[in-house]
Amino acid sequence: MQVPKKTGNSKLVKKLNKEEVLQQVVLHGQISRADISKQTQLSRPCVSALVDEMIQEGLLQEVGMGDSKGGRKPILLEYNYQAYAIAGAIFEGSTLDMAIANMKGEFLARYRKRLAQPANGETVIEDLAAGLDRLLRESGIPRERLLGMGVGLQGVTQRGSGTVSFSPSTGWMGSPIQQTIEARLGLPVIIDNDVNMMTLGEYVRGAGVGHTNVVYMYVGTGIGAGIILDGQFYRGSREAAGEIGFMMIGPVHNRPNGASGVFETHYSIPGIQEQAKGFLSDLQEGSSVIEELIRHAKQHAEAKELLADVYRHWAYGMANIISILNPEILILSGEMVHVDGEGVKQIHEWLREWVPEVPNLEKASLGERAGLIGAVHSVLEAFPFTRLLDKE
Amino acid sequence: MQVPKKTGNSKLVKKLNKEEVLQQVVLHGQISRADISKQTQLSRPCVSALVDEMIQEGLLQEVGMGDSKGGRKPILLEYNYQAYAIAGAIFEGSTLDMAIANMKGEFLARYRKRLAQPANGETVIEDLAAGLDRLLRESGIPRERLLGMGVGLQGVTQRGSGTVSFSPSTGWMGSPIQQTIEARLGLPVIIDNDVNMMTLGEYVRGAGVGHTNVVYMYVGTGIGAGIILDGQFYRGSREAAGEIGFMMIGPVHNRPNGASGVFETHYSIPGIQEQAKGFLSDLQEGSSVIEELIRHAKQHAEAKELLADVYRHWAYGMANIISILNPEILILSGEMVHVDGEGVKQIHEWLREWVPEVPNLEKASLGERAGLIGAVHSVLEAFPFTRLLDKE
DNA sequence: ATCTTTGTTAGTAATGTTAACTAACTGTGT
DNA sequence: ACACAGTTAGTTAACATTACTAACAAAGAT
Repeated sequence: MQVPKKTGNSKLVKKLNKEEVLQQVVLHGQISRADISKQTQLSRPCVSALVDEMIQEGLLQEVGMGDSKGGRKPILLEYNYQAYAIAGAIFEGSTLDMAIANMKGEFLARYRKRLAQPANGETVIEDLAAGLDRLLRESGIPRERLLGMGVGLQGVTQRGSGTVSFSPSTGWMGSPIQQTIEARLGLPVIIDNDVNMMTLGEYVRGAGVGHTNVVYMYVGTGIGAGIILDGQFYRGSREAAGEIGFMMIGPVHNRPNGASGVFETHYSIPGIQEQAKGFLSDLQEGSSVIEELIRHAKQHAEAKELLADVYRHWAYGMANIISILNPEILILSGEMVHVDGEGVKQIHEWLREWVPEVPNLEKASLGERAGLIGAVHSVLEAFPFTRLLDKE
Repeated sequence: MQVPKKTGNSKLVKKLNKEEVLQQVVLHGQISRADISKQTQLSRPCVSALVDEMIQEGLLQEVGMGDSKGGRKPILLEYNYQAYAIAGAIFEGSTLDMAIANMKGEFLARYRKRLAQPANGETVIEDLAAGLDRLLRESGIPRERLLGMGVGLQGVTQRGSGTVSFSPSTGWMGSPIQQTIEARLGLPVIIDNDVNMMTLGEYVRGAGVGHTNVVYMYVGTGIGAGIILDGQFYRGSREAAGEIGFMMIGPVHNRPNGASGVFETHYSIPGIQEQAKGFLSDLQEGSSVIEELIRHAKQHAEAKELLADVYRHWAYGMANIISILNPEILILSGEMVHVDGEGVKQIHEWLREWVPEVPNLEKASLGERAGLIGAVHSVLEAFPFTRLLDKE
């Protein structure tokens, strides 16, 4: 058991302070040493020393003078977002979507590839490696400046141990795949469920910005949720938190598929399609079931009825989540983003009737980029900046 | 904004290390300086210094020699549970239940009083003060050694701001009552909901010991839950987490009382009584509705049916909680402790059918003492041991 | 008598603090 | 226009605190 050694001379505090300084810089964009000192309660000499080190490390830059407030002009500091880069990868269906980003999370290059089906675990790793090479070439980032890669995929993952227990789209099964990929790429790798990655993306750059209790509700092939409580991602005791597809919502006695939950069986997209079989038969590839259903509902009573039923049961799910977690914001994603204004209004009204503390109800704002942004940030989170030079 | 000053010479690390040392002592009961050093990765001289200070402070004691393992005998250290004391108070219905405890949470004296009804806020504070005086006298603890008092009550509390917005049993309404009581008693006071206090009690001394993700489900006059995730109490963005009485479980269109949720309306004890009106009329004060219902169910079909219905809907509630939070353990409390073995087995079977990760299902193990124990620990939590001597 | 284990002492390295300094600029009175 | 006081930014130097390593003393096992 390796406990991080608080070496007597305690690097621990230094690290904390360094992170705090960096945080101030990131927060303010541009700030002087003196202002950092005021904000952090650290003495000016101390801030100076820490800043100087971080300039040496390439994390900070002096970018000119600020305006005087009646004395010497301050030297403004800026976070050097270019110091390092991060890669992200998302498997969605049969496509692999990758990007390389700076430390602000801005994409520097992007790459997409259709994978051969059915997926073969080993080939997929090679695809990942090839994609990374290409991104590095395209962006001109040298490999040494890459901090790591975040990988999101549909299926069942155990982020803690780095294993993937079920994932048809990648062909990875059991065994700690994370280490295998790390070995192949020579990089730290973080593997997580795609919904979790999207949740993280929306939390740091999308609809969730500024909130500390966020639930990201996703309805697509399945129904799931990502949960951030008091600013921390909550995963549950066996990484099964947010499996809201198993809530007891809908016709309880009708659950043909043993692997799916009751809610998911009836109110995920396949479940809805099944219910709409009579009148919603011919769907083009890539079109939205909900959009189609809304269109039909304008003319056909049975479609209108089904749509209302779907909204109502989704709202039941939200009410349960809200009762238990009292989040500040509930982010609607997946096919839910196609619900029209009227639908959202209806759902909101129901919730106001049912529960005392209705959170903000907002649609996901990052679209398909959410997952990639989250994947990139999963690495940033794991590398709280100053840990960089701990390689000693 | 007062940020805890990491004085250059950093007391912060020292405090952390001191707490770690103390934790080792508490964990092992008796332990030597050398063993603490091995466990904590702190050097032996450092441990010695910290221990000596804590002996000065009265927090630790040397209690004799241990067995030699081939060398000098170790001097065993013990946590001095008597160093300070904590008071706890619980308002339940019209009775006030108080106790004074040592730092292990062991009760040293207890006191109960029936309050005049209807409760008058100011008189109740005097009752609290009188009770505390009596407990101090009885236990022989000098007032200076009292760290604080935890107060639990039925109603709506905002622990953050120390206000009570609705509480018939104490007559406290709005306004930050916590400060008022602190001024009257001359002690730090923590005010919280009774279910939260019971949750904390079971977490630290009852069924929840050893788990980090715990949900405490309470069915009584209302239905509520206390939630501990990753070892932290989770309260929600407006302290409304765990209001599971508002889940959409049961007959959705039948909610006569606007203030209660759907689940609570039908499946709390008053709700069940309402449903059982036909055959469960004459209940003595203090007897258990569930016990009576179980007795009736052995002979009468309608009682049997209702009981099964109650169990089933409680199980729905559990399934929803489990789907969202994936806790390690679900503690059943309130009237749920009267469910017999068969009932628990039935519920467990349902859950195994419905959700993938069924947690331990355990009845609350502390009985009516849970709330008081929790109240006492709420103070201990707020006083992480070594903060004691920070009064400088 | 030698080896082990526990606990302490002495000297050192790391970190951050305060006090005092230099640098650089604003504003005011003449 | 210009000197000078006042203000703000950043640095230097001396000091305090903390925990470390190395060496030693104490006490017991073999």
